[in-house]
Amino acid sequence: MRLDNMLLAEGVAGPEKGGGSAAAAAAAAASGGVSPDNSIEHSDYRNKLSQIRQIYHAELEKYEQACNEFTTHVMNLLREQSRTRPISPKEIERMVGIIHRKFSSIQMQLKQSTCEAVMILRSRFLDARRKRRNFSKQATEVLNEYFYSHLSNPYPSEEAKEELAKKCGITVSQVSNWFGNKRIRYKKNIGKFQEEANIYAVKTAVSASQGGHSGANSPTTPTSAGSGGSFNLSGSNDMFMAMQGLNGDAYPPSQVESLRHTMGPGYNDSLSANQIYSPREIRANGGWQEAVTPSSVTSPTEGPGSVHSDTSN
DNA sequence: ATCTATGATTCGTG
DNA sequence: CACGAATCATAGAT
Repeated sequence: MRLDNMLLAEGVAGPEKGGGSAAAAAAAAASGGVSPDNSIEHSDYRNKLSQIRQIYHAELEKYEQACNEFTTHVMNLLREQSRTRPISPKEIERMVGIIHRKFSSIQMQLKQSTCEAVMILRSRFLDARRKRRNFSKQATEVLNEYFYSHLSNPYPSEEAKEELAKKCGITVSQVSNWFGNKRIRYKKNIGKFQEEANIYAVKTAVSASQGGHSGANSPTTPTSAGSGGSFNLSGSNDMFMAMQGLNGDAYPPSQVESLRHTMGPGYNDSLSANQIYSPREIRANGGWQEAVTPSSVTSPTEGPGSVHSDTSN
């Protein structure tokens, strides 16, 4: 009977269509704890679920039919026998009972295997590691924005994480994961993130200064177009970074002000930089990446990571 | 098919 | 328990 309930809850049993998916979603949310954002994944999930349901119902019907057929068959036999010997209604009843029990036990098996299938399906879906989805562009943008505008101390507080999570439509632990990954990967290969850093630095600078007019003269210098003007992306950036690495509170986004006008073509920023400052943001620290030797300084032309790379699989 | 990017997990540390 | 580091496993690009 547990199985029945379970199947019902999963939307496998019960009425054909309709509330099933809702029930499934509710069940998933309830048991999973982590509710994976509903959208593409869920539609896929529902797809498979309905497949299972279809099979289940087909089988169920088949069994029922078989059961009926068998019952009538036995009844006929009994009727025939009743000509030669007396057969009490009790006996008939008993026979029917036995048949039904047999078939219901078969049905039980069907239910069980269906349950299993659903469980497997669900675990596959809930195992985020298996079905990893990249965050949306917007989410990444928000996260990067925060990261680069707090480059000197990219450790969002719990509140900040919550806020970011809400903005990005992901969970807090996903935000934590993201920052963990970002920090270490940034540190490992600063050069690789230069462009990104510039872009986001510029963005935040712009949004920070949006109240005040910006310089009227902006020859629209695209960041990607080499010289640009203020500084280029290859050489001096590393310097810039080196400085940051060497002396912790070096260049927070403030310096970015100067390059505000290097803003490229339309990078419209939909969400203003509504930063949440963590209460324990210490800006006295010597930098979270203290021991980092900026690879670019030692060997500007060499491949940045040179020694080891992450991909050791 | 291989390579890279990236989100998640695991493990050790303080 | 949060973090860094290493690693796993998949998505997306080539």
